[in-house]
Amino acid sequence: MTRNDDIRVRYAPSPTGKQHIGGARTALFNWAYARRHGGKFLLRIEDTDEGRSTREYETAILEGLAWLGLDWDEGPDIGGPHGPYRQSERYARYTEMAQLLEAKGAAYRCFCTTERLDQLREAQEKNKEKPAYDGKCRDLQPAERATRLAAGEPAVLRFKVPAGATSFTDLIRGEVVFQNKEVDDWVMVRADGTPIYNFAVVCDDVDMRITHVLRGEEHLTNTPKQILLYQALGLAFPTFGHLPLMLGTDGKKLSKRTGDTALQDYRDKGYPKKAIVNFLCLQGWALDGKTEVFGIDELVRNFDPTQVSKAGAVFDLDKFRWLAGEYLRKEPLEELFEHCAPYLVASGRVGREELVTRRAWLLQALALEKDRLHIYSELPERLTWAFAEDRAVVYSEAALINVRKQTDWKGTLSAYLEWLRPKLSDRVAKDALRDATKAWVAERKLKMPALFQPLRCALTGEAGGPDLFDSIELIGAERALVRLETALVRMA
RNA sequence: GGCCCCAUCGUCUAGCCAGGCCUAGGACACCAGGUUUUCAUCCUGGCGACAGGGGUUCGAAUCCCCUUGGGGUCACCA
Repeated sequence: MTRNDDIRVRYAPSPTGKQHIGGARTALFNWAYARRHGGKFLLRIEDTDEGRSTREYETAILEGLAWLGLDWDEGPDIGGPHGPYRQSERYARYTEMAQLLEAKGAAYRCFCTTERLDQLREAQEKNKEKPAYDGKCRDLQPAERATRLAAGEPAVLRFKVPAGATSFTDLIRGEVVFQNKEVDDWVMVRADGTPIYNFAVVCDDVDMRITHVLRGEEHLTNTPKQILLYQALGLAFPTFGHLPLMLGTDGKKLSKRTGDTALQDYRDKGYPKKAIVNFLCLQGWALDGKTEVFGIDELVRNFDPTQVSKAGAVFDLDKFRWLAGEYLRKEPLEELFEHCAPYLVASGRVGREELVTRRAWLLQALALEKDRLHIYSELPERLTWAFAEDRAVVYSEAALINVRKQTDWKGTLSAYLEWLRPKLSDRVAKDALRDATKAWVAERKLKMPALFQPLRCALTGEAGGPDLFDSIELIGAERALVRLETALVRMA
């Protein structure tokens, strides 16, 4: 592992909503980069949109990242040498920087009203011109500017984009060049004195000594604006790396239209966290091209931003579900039970106190279904048969079809029931019963399905499921007998 | 529409930067077998891609150009 104490990266979420799954990947990659090189990973809250930012979202975002297994060296909750780490607490600093830039002539006051700007944009769109600020206030005479300011006329601060071109070497994309004339004289500070994103970001990245900026590709066009600002300040800009977007099945930026977009959504659905981390790693990055299942430690040992894919990655729920199953099945039973328990309660099939009083039974049930689970929330549904009313087991169509395939299934089942009844009363052990049953079938020169299909349907109503003797053991001899007896008249 | 980015199986990707080892590898999904009392797991096999066209070169998935296609972005949001 190479060590570079100077590396400082950050993840800067905006607390205007739940943690986006794509942002979680950005955070993960930044974190891994810092950890791999012994650098620092920091968190900064970008809450300059006061109308939409809330402290609740901020707390939830931090909690979500921590849950994933990330930790940070500096942040709003723990502070650090370059704080505060909440933009809303850094306004004095932005004002200072704004004044500096204005004094340098790198920025200017603009008195244009929202109405004029709207009209301008409308006209430009009508004439099929690119919508951009026309520079009306760019060369205002100092005297006029001072007069209007003194009169209290509202004014924003715009960045004065110089002529020329701006280029940088993106860690992922290589050389990227923008002609400055394509860059608008963008607003840095609102009329009310609060900073705009592109301005605040640069101030903070400068103050926080950020060396590498790994962020989503949607920020690519912000980069020249930010670089120009560093240059106006006479500072070197950090290394940028723009991660490929995470796409929905429609090929567009992941949105609620095509699926869940929040980290919390997947957490709520019961995806194992290690599976989430692993899956996120696979979106745009590969360990070695062959290994699909690997942990966060492998990411840290191997993550290299220059190896990240350039093309967007479609979020493949099928693969995610498969990966979830891989991790779920690796969990020790007790641990898995803790993870599934909330869903059992939520389903209404198990009372909160039963989690304790019937723990042994529930654990046994979980053990039976474990192989069929992918995510925690699937357990209640999978256990429908075990919770069923014994006289009203619901027979699925698939199970019934399997039953009808067997000639004289009713005769077989009723004969088997008579044979079975005393053995259940005598509490014959599960394994012995299984062996004896197979012998019973063989003696009658029947195929196994001739008995097992009707038996399965009668006992569980389903076409698939755990071993039948394990199932009988779970629900108990008495309940099993009731199910078999009623099946003789109900199953058809 | 302007600008920017991108382009290998349906999907995630390896290979590309340092051309030959690529009759393009792995994984998910799908299909077919095997195992099983069934389902799931597991095992085996199959299907399936270098967007198109020009170059450069002895040789191109790999380098260059064009076309086409897709995406992102164009706020006193972040």
